[in-house]
This record gives sequence, structure tokens and C-alpha cells, in this order.
Amino acid sequence: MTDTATAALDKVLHLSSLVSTDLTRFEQESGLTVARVHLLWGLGLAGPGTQQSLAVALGVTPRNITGLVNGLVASGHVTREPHPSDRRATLVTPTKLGHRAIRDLRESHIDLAEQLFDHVPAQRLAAFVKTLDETIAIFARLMEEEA
Amino acid sequence: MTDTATAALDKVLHLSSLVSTDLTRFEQESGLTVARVHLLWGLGLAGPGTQQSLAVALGVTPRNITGLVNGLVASGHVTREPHPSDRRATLVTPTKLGHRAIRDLRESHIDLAEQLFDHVPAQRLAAFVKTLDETIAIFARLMEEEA
DNA sequence: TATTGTTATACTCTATAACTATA
DNA sequence: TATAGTTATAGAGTATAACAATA
Repeated sequence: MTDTATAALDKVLHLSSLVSTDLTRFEQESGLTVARVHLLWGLGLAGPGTQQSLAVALGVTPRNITGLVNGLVASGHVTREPHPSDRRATLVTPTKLGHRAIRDLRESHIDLAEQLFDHVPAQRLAAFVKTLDETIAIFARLMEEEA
Repeated sequence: MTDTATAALDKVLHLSSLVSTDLTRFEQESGLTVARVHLLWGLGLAGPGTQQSLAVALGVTPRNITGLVNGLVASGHVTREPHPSDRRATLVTPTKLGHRAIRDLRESHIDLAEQLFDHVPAQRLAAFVKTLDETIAIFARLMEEEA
């Protein structure tokens, strides 16, 4: 059924738009922006990294990372530390404030997930995740073909 | 299970990020930007409208609409037509090129939905949509509470 | 020679505030 | 007085290209 398929895609996009709006609210409370939150989130996942590694992780240019890191340094969320073995590179490192923001992000994320999905029966939630997994795999294949 | 709930949210965001990347590809092919595509999509749904109505539909300021419409006029996708009864207002109206872009967008959207979901058994897809509906409803309620 | 990050420059999206024309 | 849209101004995110320091 194409209709149901389109409805499913529309609803995924709608939910994603709501999550995005919610992230904007987090932004305003924390004084961060979406792009800077993504960078902090990446630091939270992978630990302190070079700007080069952040550029790859976020899929943007190194120049862009320079600007984002400048903003996060100004707001006190990260510092630029010397790389221990490569004097060209810097290690972008969360400060205490940065770690707190990363922790808050994680807690909000988990809290939101619980509020959204804890009411769903386990079996249906498992099927939901399975469908998402399959869909993501199909998508990844489609994008490879086009690349 | 909090773990499963978090996994579900992560996967929804992942899929949404993939769709967003795909939209970027559409952009590059069509010479449009995401914001302008959203405006065109809105015109496709509701028909020609005033800039005020577009500002409300997209959730941005009227000033922002001025800029987006300027861009779409320059690229030949829309024209500003006089409003039949209110000389203050303009009717943003798709050109032939604009209509073609809207049609292409719709076709890509339906095509993508089919490729992503047509393989899912009808019953599981119905359950998938049901879970999305419930989740969207919960989210809407959460955001009202916080507003 | 290749890589890391920055400076220079430019474009898009977004916002607020003040203003003009019209209702 | 209120509304529709624009001009003025500003800031953030993004990109390419040229450059310095280092590998």
C-alpha cells in the first residue's frame, strides 16, 4: 500500500520535526545553538578530539569547526588543548561546564525516550525498532547506489 | 525498557537524518535550498498564498519570507501577484517551473516512501504507524505542558 | 609533499526594529 | 489603530580558496 507507506514516512518526518523543535527549546535554556550542541554531543560520544576529526564526524568543513569551536570557547564549554604528539593539531576538550551540558543533553534524551516509548508494549516496540532498522539499512543502500 | 526506548528514539533520529541528507541531494540537483523547498512544498499543499500565511505555515518571521520569496522569484519558481481584494498583500504563486519542482518533490517523496516501506508486511506497517501516532500525540501533549 | 587549522570572502537563513502603504 | 510587506541591521552556519605551521 503506497498510501500507508507515504503516511509512515510523513509521520516519521513529523516526529522528527517535533524532536527538532524540542531541541530548540533546549538551546534557548542552555544558550547553545543546534550546531554547537551537535559538536558537544560528538565530544560526549568520542571524547576530546582534533578539529579535523570533528569535521569528519559532523560532515562539515574544517573551517566551519573553527567557528563552532570559537563560539564554544567563548561560552566556556570547551578549551583548545595542545595535541600531545602533533603540534599542528589541537584537542577540543570539554570544560566542567561543557561536561555538565553533555550530561544534561544525555539525561534529556533518555527522559524524552522514556516518555515517548515506555507506554508501548514490549513486543510492539521491538517490531517498531525492527522496522526502523530495516528501513535505515534500505536507505543506506539507496544512498550508496546514488553516490 | 529504557534501553529499547532510547534505541527507538535514536533510530528515529538516524532515519530522519538520512532523509535530511537525501533532501540535500535533491537541493543540489534542483538548485533550491531546504528553506525554499519547504516554502514550495507549502504552496503545493495550500495553493498560492500571502507572505503572511506562508510565515505562519513555516513558523518564521514575515521578513524571512521576503528573503525566501526573493530567492524563488530570482530562480523563476514563483511570482508575486497582486492580491485581488487587499492591495497591501501579494499572492505568492508558483510558475510553470515552480509547479514542476513541486511535482518532482511529491514524486520523490512517494517514491522514497515506497522504497522504504513497501517491503514491510501490512500488519507490521500498521502497527508501526500506530506507534508513531501515539508517540506524536504524547509529544504534542508534552510540548503544550511546557509552553 | 601532505595535513591541520586559520584568515579572507561570500551566501543563506534567521531575528528584531523601524518604516510605508493600505485596511 | 491594525495589518502586509520591506528596508536596515545583526548574528549564526555553511562553503571555497589561499596561506602558515608542522609532519
